[in-house]
Amino acid sequence: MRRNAERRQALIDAAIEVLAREGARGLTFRAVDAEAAVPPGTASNYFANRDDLFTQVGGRIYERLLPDEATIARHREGVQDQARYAELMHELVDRVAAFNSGYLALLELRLESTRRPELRAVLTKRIREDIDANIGYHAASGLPGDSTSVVLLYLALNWLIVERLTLPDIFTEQQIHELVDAAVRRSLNA
Amino acid sequence: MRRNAERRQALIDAAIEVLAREGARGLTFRAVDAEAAVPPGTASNYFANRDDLFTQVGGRIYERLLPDEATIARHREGVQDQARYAELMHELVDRVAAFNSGYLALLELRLESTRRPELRAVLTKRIREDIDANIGYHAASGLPGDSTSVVLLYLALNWLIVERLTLPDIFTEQQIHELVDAAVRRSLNA
DNA sequence: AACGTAGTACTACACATGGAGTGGTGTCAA
DNA sequence: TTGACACCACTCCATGTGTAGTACTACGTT
Repeated sequence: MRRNAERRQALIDAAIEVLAREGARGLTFRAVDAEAAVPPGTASNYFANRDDLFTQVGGRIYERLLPDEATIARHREGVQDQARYAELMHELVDRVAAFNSGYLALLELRLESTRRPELRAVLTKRIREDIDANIGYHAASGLPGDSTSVVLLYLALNWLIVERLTLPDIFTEQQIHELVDAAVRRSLNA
Repeated sequence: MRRNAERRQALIDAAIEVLAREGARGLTFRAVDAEAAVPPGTASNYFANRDDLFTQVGGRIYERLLPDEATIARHREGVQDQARYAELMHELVDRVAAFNSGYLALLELRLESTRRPELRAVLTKRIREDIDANIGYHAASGLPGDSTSVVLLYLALNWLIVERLTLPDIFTEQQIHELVDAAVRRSLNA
């Protein structure tokens, strides 16, 4: 098992792209090698087996989907009103759109996790942390609404993103924008 | 190309199970043959190629996810109040749970549709019809709320189902029940 | 400065698997 | 008798795993 951390990360990032493009079953060592442009056999040296590969990708993907430190810091400044919250949600949706393959890969991982208990455990942990963080953020901001509001918003936005990524002709960009606004407004004004 | 309609349907239903269990890439003629317990090579005779198979599954899956005539008729009777609407949504969520593999297969199809334009067209058509039907149903019922309410509810419930199917430890059954109630209540009281 | 060593990159191969497509034979019913 | 379909067998091909072995590079030692 090789230890070169940069290379491992490059392989995992390549795996994310493969996942999004080829699906879970297409995530093979060879495909990862090809995507990362390293010689065939390299991935074999970095992951014990495919299960290990899935688990490591599951551990990393959330890091790449969450906003970076600077963005978080920026959002902690200024007034915390509903407009600001909506802005944050729009940014979330846009960020996902900009890292399209990351979100698709996460969906593939979710589906794959019905077959791989280890992967399911990793994803469950990450996602629960994310939801709790969102609830905490909302509570600290002093905005109206309760934790149910936050969860409902989480649900609606996630599917909105799925809809946009998988069947982009269902809603127009304009409709998506309005739906985000509506979701924030109605969730918080419960 | 064979024409036996019953056999074709049996093959498509088998394909749905394969999709849910093995993923999109695992949907092969041979796997369908095995699942339907017919001799190898049969699926080859019923579908021109894999693309055709995907498209036909996409056309059929929605028929199996929607409520049957009797259920629809039953729901058209009696008072159309918010409690009744919530009941309908609970039934939707339960129906999906009872046909687990169907919903998972639909998710696989959505992901696969990012690679198959024909499939995307079929799914887009079906889903748009479904959303429009939901909006129409709501409007006819005379319940409070507008079309945005219906769409937001659609979004939230869909992801709730995804969450339950893929990572069942995120929310308890109790929480899911409450979230359905909350989603209906808050959507309609906009 | 020469040497040795360890870790890693890279290459090659043996082995196995799985699936597509097709041609052909058997069977049944109109 | 004929046509459609179920069933079977076989060829060809593509892909992937796991591993053994070679080449390179950096670094520490004397």
